[in-house]
Amino acid sequence: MKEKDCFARVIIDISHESVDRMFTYKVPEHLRDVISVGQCVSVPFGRGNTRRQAYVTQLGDTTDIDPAKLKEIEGIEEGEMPALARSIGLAWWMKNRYGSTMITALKTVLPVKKKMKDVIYREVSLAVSEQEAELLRREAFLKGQSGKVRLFSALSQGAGISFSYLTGQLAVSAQTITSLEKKGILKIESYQSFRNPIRFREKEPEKKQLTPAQQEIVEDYLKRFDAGERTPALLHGITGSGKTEVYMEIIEGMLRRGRQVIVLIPEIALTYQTVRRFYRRFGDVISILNSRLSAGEKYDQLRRVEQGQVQIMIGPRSALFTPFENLGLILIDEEHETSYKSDQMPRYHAKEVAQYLCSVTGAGLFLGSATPSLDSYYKAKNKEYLLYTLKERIGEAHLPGVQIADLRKELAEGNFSMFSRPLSEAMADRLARKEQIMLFLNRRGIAGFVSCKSCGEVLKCPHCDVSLSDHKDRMICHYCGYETPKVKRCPACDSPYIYGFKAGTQQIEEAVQKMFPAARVLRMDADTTRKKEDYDKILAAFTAQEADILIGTQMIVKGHDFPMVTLVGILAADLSLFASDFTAPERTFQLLTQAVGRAGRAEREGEAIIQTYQPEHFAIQRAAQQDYEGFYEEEIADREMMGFPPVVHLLCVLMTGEDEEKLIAFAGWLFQGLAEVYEKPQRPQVLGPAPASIGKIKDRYRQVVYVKSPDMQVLIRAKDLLEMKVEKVKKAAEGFSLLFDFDPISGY
DNA sequence: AGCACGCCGACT
DNA sequence: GTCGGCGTGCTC
Repeated sequence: MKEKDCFARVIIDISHESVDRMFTYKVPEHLRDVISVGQCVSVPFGRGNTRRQAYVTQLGDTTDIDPAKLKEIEGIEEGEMPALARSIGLAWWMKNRYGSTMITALKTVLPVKKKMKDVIYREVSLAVSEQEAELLRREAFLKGQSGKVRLFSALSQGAGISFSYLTGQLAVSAQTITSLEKKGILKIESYQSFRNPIRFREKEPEKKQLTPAQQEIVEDYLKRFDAGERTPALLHGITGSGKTEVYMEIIEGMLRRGRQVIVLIPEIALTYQTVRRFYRRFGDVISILNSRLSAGEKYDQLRRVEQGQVQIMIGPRSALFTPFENLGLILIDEEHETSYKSDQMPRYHAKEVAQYLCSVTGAGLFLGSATPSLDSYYKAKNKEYLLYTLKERIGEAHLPGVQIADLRKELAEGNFSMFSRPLSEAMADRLARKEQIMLFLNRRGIAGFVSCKSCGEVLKCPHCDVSLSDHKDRMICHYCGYETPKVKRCPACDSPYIYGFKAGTQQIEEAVQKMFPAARVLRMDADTTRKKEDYDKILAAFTAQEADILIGTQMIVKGHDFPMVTLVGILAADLSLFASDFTAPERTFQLLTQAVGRAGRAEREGEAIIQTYQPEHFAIQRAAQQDYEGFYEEEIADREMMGFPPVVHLLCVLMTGEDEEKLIAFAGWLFQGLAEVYEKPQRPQVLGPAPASIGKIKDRYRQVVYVKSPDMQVLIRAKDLLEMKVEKVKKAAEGFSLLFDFDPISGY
């Protein structure tokens, strides 16, 4: 009798809407035992039956399609790691939630694709007694076989020696070793070894005594966890209040309960210092995942996870997709960071994906920040999240005193330098006292544009509607890469007074050197951190006090402890306020608070000086007072009044096309009647279409529409409706592209 | 996406 | 008369 039929539903690895659906294939007899959901397979596809890769999303013994039409799966892709079935569910959820194709959602969710060659560690040891080996050594010596002599001498200590050491350092030929093995004189043992990105010597467990406040949080959270409560928790702890200690204690609690933990941190904060701290506490059960790992290292980390060797995975948002069997907790540090939102399709937010994952795995979600995002704090206030607070710095450390330096006044009084007098005086003082200084340049939202000082003309990219930025002797467009030599005269009025607006870390470095020629200066920015180790090197050098002053952009404010830093100077604090989106005050406040918090992390008193042209702005005032609560109240009132997230939700739809008029017509048609689909009480507000703030990129015009509603579900449905509408008129929509972004964090 | 099928112009 | 242009349509 014939065996039961077996069918697989697969997603083909082609990122195109028209093939972004399930296809059914027959599973041949010989693959039935090895195939599994999440497995990557190869299938014949299309008229030409070209071989394509595909992912199995379902297996079953029935199908509603005529079996005669079905083709057979050709084979399993060797070495591909089958994903947990829940990853497929997660991909579906992401596809529907954020509007991407299934295959791109799958690819972000699935573990590293390519199998890398295993690294095999082989150890050679004697299979005979040491006396016999000694005889063999002498025999080899007499025969002039120097390789064997070195081999036996090395092995005479009795211990095993690695194969690669013998063939490498000792230059013994591999042949010699294998033939001796065949004769039964040597024995070779192979182990699979994993490329481990973490190499530390020390292993003494680091465990600090918690303060009563910290202890209380840990106990409360774990008690609630054991009682089955899964409300996400938000820990608001001021800079230096010891949030990491709380994290570690809770993580330890999870490990004791036999559950695994994912720790998300912003990529930029994933440094040697952070990892070492975790390693000291937890040892080999931690692993890291980041973009700097080689493909082989990544692959091996996931193998270690599979084999249960890893209990804690630390990494940026992509670490969410670690396929743990018994996930207990997802912890998101620096929860307010914008890097938790993906800037590629699908544009997911790690917090939302984490919440979904927690709901399917029964894990808990724990967020922490010194400056929580308005969104999280709003949820905490509305009892959607549990709120924990740490108000005191630990130990002897105190919050730094903060001074605001009014740059307008400085200018009026004839100070044209980059440094206000309070700042330069404080710098001189610290240098004399051999304490360290950090200078932070807020560069968010500016790119040194080139403008004419006579007529005000700003040079723009001919393909994109943005200003060109100044780069030595050339000007480049950051959106399309267009490059052109710098002009000598203004193309509009022929004035020679046309040049770039400069305010970079390099200029600051030069100014510092000029003012304090003896000071040792380190600079950290995109230029000085080209190579992957540069970042750690600079931080290590500064920690070791090999420099007096560290100059940098946002990179330097992310959670590093420098006990000898007693002065933080913030240059151009208000630059980020010029950004045109509604999150500008929030970003500015966060950046300033974090920067100020870098000072006085140990016993020594710290001081911070904020230089600004807008000293009265509430974001700057509140940051200077380190008053989160006050900032929150003011900002949330603004958001409420203006109707911005988190009070309402926004769906941004960006449409692009080559012909401006046709694009506008298309956009108008697409949104025609959208609001009316909904019943009155739910009806969303539709704003636009309007030209995007950058009206053209790479010769494609851009139009945006914002859909606003307090209910996220309304917006998700709007996205679905729009997708369906486009789908129906396929042909007419060709040439236009559509992008959805929920609660965007940057303007379009 | 990528490939086949199909219906119109300049070539041995 | 055929070779090949790429428009159109489908893929288990």
